Amino acid sequence: MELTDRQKQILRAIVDIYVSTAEPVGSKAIAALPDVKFSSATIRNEMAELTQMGLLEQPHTSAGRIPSPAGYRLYIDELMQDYRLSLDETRTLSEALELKSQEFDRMMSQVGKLVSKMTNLPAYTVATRQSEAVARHFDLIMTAPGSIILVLMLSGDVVKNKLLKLPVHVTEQELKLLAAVLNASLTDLTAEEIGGDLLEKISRSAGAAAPLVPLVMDFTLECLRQQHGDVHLTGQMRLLGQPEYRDAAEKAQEVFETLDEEMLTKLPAVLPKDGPVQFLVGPENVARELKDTSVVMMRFDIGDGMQGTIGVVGPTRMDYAKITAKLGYFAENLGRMFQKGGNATAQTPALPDGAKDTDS
Amino acid sequence: MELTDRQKQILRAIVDIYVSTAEPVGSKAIAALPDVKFSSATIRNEMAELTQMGLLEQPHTSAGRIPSPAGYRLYIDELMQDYRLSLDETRTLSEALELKSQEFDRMMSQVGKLVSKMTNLPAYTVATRQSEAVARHFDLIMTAPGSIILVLMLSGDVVKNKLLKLPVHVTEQELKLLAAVLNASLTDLTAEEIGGDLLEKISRSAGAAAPLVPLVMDFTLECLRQQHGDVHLTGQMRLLGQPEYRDAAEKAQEVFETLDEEMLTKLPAVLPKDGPVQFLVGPENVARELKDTSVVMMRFDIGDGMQGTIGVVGPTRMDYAKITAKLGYFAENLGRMFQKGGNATAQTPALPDGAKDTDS
DNA sequence: CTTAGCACTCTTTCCTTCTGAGTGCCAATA
DNA sequence: TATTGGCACTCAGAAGGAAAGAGTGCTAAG
Repeated sequence: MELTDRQKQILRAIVDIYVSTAEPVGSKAIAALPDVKFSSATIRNEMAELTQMGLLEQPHTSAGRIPSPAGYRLYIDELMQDYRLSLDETRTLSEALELKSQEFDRMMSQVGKLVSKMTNLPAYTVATRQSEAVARHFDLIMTAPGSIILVLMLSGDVVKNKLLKLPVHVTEQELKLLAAVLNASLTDLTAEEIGGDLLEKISRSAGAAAPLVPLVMDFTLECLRQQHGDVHLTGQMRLLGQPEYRDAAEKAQEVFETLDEEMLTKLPAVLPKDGPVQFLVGPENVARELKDTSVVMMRFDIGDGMQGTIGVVGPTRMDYAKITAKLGYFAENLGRMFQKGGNATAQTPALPDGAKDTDS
Repeated sequence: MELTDRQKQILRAIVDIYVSTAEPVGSKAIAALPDVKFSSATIRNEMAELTQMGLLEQPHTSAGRIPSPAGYRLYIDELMQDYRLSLDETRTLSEALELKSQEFDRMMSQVGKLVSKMTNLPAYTVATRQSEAVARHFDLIMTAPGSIILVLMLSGDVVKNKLLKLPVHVTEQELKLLAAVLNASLTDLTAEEIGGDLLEKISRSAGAAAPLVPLVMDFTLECLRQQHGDVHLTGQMRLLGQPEYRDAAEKAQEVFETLDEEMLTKLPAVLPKDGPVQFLVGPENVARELKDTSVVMMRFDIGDGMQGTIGVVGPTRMDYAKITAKLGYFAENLGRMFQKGGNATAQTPALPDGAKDTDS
């Protein structure tokens, strides 16, 4: 049951139109397209056929057609045309990408905001650890008597810190010693490799700073066990800009109750190992609450066992082509930034310049 | 034009009822209250009077009354009864406050989430710097050849870090030297006190690591100039749970377009120096878009020149008493945590146990 | 195989009517 | 004089239709 070229053309047209109007598409609307050479009656017949095949749906008898989830899937997999960013868009994007030099976490959060702004949809970012984490470096800094900051550097260039308040008094000298011991014995070990005997051993070598050791160990283990960085979800409210949520506040609320941080951290796992982009369309999604909601995710490489994911949440009717293009641009640039270096400022890559642009 | 006791009683009743029902309050509803000893006709007369004074409003001729912004203001300033958290609530709150030991920034974000969950409204947290920031400690850690992490500790126990990628090769030894130089000459200086000659001086002493110096300086200055930490705004969607926004997605969207991060960072500044809590009611707010929206903010002390703010965003009709109580509980505990120490785990303070509890 | 035409369906919109909550005012009452 | 019961009046919102319009499926002709 392969589709004929004409059927493909019609399906594509329906998705394209529906994506931008959010209204069911009638046969006349398609017949009116410049490169459609057949009549609305023919289109009606084909549409009946496509509906039969489960690629289209009819909200009610006398309405036009909308794509079914299967229809979207086919569109995404086979019919979608590469959306080319217009010159204007690339310019805006690369300006936006000139992230203020910042810490990693802040940058991820900023990227999320940018993506959300550019797509006018909710967006999120996560950093996921690919390989087992190990500690790379310990640092103990006294800020006031009894107040110590532990700075812990992990693989993946992740830096964590924690304020430790201490009942006993410790001198600067003793702190230095403890830091040295930690760096000597606790680095380059995975969480599993750190056993109980190590705690004792370190405590013995730590002298007066020994009471600090369990606190440090706890925090270290906690950090090592953390599989992913913070989830930065922003622009939730933009979902309300979409017609399907405009008067369905409840639905929008449900979406984010389901799509909480936990869920979002798990999503990157479904990304296929090879492809950098993944579409979760409607009911393919795990939860029923997300029936009309889709997620587009894209992965980029951070290096050193870490991997970033940017995602966009929107109605199932969303402009997959455009969003994929935009996400792709971000992912490419971010990947470049992390790989090649340069101090966290984006390059402007050569991109094919723009064609059609219908604003979402 | 002082209010009589009876007028006060009526105004208070109207606010109390309206807050929980979100419906205009009629004279009968008030007359039905157990401790109201006069008839609905009398109440009607008083209500007409209060309306005259601008404390009440009438959505339309044949509807009940709702408090005007001035009415809320008077309620908050004079009429509001202390809401006592019930035992159940304090238990839930103190369980919630057992924050996972974490870095400061994460904790602030977690607090925001908790507050939002407890109040069922959007909430935010910010840390604001009260005094001029200075650097306390520098640390340079090589993670790979050409890849260096700068860890910078500021006053207020704030830790920042940044990945520096370096074109030239630098040895561990040279990095140590540079760190020592930085710690000797760049600490305890405010942004203003760091001048151009310092850059040169440090570069000269830095030897082979000299190319790093401007990068470090830039980042340092950037951090020192930062007046506040990240804003953590969460639970925006909960605003939709409120009847006034239920079918007014647009309005909800506008609220957060206006109340963006920039705005939120500025809000704590309006907090009076003495009181720890501040109410922004409807039109008192800066922007017209926030007409029906109010913000309750509470400050808590972090120590070392830093100050935290937690805030809740909601409809002007919100349960100020209850929200103040809950925020107060958080603020108190957080203050305690930061002041006294203990490793970032909340104590359960003795609180008067509960009375009335109408769920919002 | 395609197309024009037409009857039919069903949503959406616009009116109209109706209901009920709540008011303001007046006259009676304590 | 302050309070109260009573009553006419107002107005938003619900409920019920009627009309409009978009789009379909089917049939018969090209």
